[in-house]
Amino acid sequence: MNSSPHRFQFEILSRDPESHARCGRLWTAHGPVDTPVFMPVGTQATVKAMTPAELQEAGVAMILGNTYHLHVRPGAETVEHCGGLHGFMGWSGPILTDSGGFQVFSLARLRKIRDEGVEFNSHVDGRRLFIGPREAMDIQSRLGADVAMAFDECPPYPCDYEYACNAVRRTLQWSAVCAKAPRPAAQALFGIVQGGRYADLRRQCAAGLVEQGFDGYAIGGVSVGEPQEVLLEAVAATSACLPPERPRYLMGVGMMGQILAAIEQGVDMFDCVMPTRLARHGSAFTGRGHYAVRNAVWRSDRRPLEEGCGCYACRNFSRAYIRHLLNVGEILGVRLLTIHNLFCYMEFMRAARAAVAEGRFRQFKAEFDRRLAEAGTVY
RNA sequence: GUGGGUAUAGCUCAGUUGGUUAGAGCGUCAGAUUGUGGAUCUGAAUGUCGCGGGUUCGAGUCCCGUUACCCACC
Repeated sequence: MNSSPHRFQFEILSRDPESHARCGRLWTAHGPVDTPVFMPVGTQATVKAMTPAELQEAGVAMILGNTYHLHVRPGAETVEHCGGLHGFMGWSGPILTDSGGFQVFSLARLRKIRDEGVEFNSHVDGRRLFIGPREAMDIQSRLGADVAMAFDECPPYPCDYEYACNAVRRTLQWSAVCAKAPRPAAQALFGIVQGGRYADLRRQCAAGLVEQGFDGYAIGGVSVGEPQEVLLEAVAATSACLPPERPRYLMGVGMMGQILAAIEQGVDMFDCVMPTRLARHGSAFTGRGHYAVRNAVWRSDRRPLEEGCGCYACRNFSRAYIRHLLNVGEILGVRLLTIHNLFCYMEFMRAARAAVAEGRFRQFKAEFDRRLAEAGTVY
């Protein structure tokens, strides 16, 4: 299978007999990645508060970078000059870069959508910028990501049928341009399925992208404020239309329960700000949800953040100490919490992969849902 | 000992010539957070207004006494 190690490949290792869940391996220019995988978000060429060594110790295999943010600051030329994203940030593992479509629609103001791309004002200093499919591919080539994403239009929620239909049309046009654009030989390219909550648009968009031919396919346009039910329906409707031999990537998701529901539908890749952002906001994840570390009940608690956890923070520090650091605004508090949350997510994914490989995924998911349902205040 | 000042939520303090159910910030508690703005938002709980008496239709507010603390003086 691994005849040409510098070329992106996806290999399916095992399938769950009772669902669409599967275990696989992505072969990238910077090494293999076991799936289902969770990729922490490193928007601005850093997973906030973490060194690459700390990411590795937490079990992180692959991370995200962001075209939009790195284009605004410091610029793709600078990153390219400093060794590409890998050299620039000192991370030698695989990197996936988001195309910037999402940020153009979530951050930029006064944007103007044309068929060639999107003109918008920088959220940092207001200057006029433009990103279209060619620009997105050029930036991602310079960044040197292992996996690049096609430029897409991410509509808001809710959005009516006509709006979603237009977003699909434009996404397909832009994806076609991306597919033909020059890029490094070792760089994979994924297309992004849009279509809002309309199953027929999802099917149509997926079919169009498959015809164009991509290394993998992403489910986009979710985690934009829709109810969980709508999210899961979109995942089910889209995943079923995607070629089983290619990796499926659910963008921006999410909570552990949502991840399991998506794995069940055959999704292989995930990313979300949840573990890192909630860490900075003072929440610790556990196998049954998350809790506020700053709460006064933990003032004198000598237990680790999560009993039985093997992360650096839990092996060395008490809940009371980390709470203290957070309360006085010390940087270390956020760092330790981020280390723990990432470790927690990585362990969760490891357990999910094992469950799929051993053919007991449904049971694993049922146990998780039950634990979550009965979670009280005891962690 | 004398004179002056202060006392209101866990903390720091507002509180109008006496007038509805005494407020704010912080803290506490709960929630939100999804292809990252270390951001932000929402909601809740908490009062013997130091204590005792008086004046008044009505006192956190005015008067008397008292206690604690602070400052100055002796």
